[in-house]
Amino acid sequence: MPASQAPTGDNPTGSDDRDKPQVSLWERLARPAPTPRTTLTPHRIAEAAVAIADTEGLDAVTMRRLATALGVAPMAAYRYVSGKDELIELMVDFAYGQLPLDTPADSWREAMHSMAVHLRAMNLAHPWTVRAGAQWTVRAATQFFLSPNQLAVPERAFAALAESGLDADTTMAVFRTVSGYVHGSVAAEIALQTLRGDNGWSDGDETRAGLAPRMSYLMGTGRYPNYQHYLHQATRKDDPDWQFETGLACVLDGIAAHFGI
Amino acid sequence: MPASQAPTGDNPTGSDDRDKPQVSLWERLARPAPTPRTTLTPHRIAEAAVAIADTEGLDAVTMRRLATALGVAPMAAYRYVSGKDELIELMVDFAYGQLPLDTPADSWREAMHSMAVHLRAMNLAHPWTVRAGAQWTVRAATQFFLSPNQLAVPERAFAALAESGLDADTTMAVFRTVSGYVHGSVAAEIALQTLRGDNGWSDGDETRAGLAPRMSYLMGTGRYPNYQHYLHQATRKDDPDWQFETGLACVLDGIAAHFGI
DNA sequence: TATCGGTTGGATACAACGTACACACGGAAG
DNA sequence: CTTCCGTGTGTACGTTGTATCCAACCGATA
Repeated sequence: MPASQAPTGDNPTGSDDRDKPQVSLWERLARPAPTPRTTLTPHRIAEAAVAIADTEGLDAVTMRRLATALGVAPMAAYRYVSGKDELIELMVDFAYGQLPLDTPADSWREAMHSMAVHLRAMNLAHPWTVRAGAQWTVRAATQFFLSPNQLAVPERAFAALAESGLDADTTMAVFRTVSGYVHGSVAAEIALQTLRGDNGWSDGDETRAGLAPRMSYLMGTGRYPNYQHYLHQATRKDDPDWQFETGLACVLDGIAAHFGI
Repeated sequence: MPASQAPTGDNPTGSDDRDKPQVSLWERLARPAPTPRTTLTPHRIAEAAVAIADTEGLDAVTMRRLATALGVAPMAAYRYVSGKDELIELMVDFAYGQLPLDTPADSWREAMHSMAVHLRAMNLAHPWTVRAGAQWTVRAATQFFLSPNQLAVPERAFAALAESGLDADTTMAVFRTVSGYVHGSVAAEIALQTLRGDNGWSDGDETRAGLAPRMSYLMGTGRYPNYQHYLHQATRKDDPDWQFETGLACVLDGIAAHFGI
């Protein structure tokens, strides 16, 4: 490894990887464990953590809770992940691993639409992925797609866009635009979904009823006449599928028009 | 203020708002303090917290650190905010309050473009707003625009869209699409910016150099040929302004085409 | 079979966090 | 002057992530 010189030198006593492990989570995990002790494994850790996050929310994923679920001591998982950052990274990659690999598409538009729909479905199935990307930005970095299963997303997108004959910058712009829209709109959708779930509101009317005391004050200020009017007039407020697909259609129409494909 | 009746009555002993305050942060803060003790005020609290978040990051905003900055005891701010959730809510609204109020626009497209640009600028100036919305989803709820200054964003957008003659659902879809794209793409931009800042990487080349050990393993697996190819070919990788504007142009083009406006 | 080195999981401990609770101060009202 | 209530203080508790040391275990070797 002649590439980068070690910045800080090595330390004599304890752990070597002080500042940064330098070798990433995925590279380290790829080398087979010299002694295959089957009790704990990265896959089992990720699986258990994801199960907790799916059922009890991301806040319930503490190192102790995870250890209890795995039937081991609180510090056991630290043999596989350097800290909670890497645990989140593992979880996010696990979630992205559930995306379908084969999405045959006849056109770039169909491929982008499929990618968007599947990303949304995955995010809705694991709502914590949106939070995770924002909370542990440095390592997890959902937006970067820097883990194996996350990288597979732009890889497939670029492959599908290749036949359109766009240059590299435009290709990446298309991907970024679509994934940006998906990420933003799904984040909003999940925020509303989480708000409902935390307060036990089942449908839209119940949500508006629960939000009423908050809203009535704000609307009473008279600062938001247009907002109030449109909110009253709208009939598809509670149709997130329509909202997502409508916006996505706009985005894809715009890409087609803007780049002439 | 005869507007809304008090839901829970008044409290005899200590704090009555056990389960939910029922009266929102904004309504509570609007009633003038009976005894104007000038040492602490919601605005001062928000200002100090935002200053800490801007300079040292959102993680540095702890109740103790905030109290130190304000020159008061750790628990002092709890007289104004019920917990850290509401502190974040206060901070986010403070940041949205810096958005320009007057954005004269000759067309809906110009108005939407202006909104997008200003939202991005505000988010880049206060990168923690993106995290805050995801982390404290229940109350802060950046995506909901449920605080005074946040609500002003859709209010202005709806006002600008009114002349286009779209129905309520379509108007809201347009707003949601644009704000969704902005939120998603800015989140990605900020994630990259944060990654750079935390590692002290100044430009794009330095970032790629720092990411090299991580990337070289992933690329070495041979699973991402298209990704590798396009990343190598692209020349505007380090031009976030171009990326944002290009995607935004697509979104606005798509809205115009899809709804015929 | 007995020994050994490296890996795995356990036990303990600590600093920092959010925040509940009871108290002290100080101006306004009577 | 007395009373009262809103405001800031002090103390303390439970929970979190995780550093550190230690014991148990595996397969290979002698």
